[in-house]
Amino acid sequence: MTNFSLDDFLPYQLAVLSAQISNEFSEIYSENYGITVPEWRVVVHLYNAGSVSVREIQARVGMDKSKVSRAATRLKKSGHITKETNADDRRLLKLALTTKGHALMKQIIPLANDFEDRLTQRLGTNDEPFRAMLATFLKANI
Amino acid sequence: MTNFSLDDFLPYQLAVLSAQISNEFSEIYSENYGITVPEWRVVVHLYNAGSVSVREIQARVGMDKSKVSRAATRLKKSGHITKETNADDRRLLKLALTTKGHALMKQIIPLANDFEDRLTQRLGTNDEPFRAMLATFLKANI
DNA sequence: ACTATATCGTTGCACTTGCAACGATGTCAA
DNA sequence: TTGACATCGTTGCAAGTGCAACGATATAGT
Repeated sequence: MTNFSLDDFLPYQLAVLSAQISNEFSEIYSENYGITVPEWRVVVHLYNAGSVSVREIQARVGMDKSKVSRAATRLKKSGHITKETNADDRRLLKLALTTKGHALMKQIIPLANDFEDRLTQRLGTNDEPFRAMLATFLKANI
Repeated sequence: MTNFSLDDFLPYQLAVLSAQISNEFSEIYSENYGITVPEWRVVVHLYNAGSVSVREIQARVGMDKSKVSRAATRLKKSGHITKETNADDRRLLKLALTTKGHALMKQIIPLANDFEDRLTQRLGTNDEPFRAMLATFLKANI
């Protein structure tokens, strides 16, 4: 078979859509708060999980550990997180939000929820099946 | 509102899923044929559209023109495409597949179709609504 | 205790990326 | 024709990326 339509190719569609939505949302926080996508992910996870290691974030939000490490370095420099070594296992770090980091989240999270709501609206009645499908795909780990 | 779950955040879900699927497929052709994702997109479009400009590809497959330009440079070096200047408008290029490029596509396209079929199988009965949703989202241009 | 092996976070490296600036070319109005 | 402006593809640059290698630390078997 030598016919092929890129437009109907699922990997392509997903890549385009994902980039589109991701860019749209990241503009909101990058322009207003000067953080990048990896930094956003780290900081969100710290907000939910408290004090965790680099490894934990890597596993949890699907980023290479070097990516996490560099995001953490930037976030420390900007005063949003702290880095301590874990006394129980001195190979591990303990990353945690500072007061400033926490305040940042209090500002961004409502924006994220708003954004999510707008997407839900756009999906309309198809919202639930669409998300269900996404979840299955993600859990199946392809 | 200060509650937030990254796992249920659509931009995040899409980014993870898209990266996962894209990597899985790109392994197939990068390992076997040594081309990258941008190169794959360029070459697919040339296969469908014949002789086109950089600008056309940029608009059509959603890549920055510098990305297209560099992909085209690599593809020319590897002998998969030719670059001529358009006589009617000498600002434009005419990119086109060589015989070698065409042969490459004849090999990869069946792999792409197989991959697509496997994804469809995974989606099962939800395939149609899922794709319909994707299409709406994409056409809405968010 | 000692050695081999594993894991953690960082860093060097080569490569890609987006963006802005550029030269070249085209368009259009005066 | 000339001059102002737009568009095309390329390139310089700073920043980000994945990957492999590294030192430091922990674990397990002997």
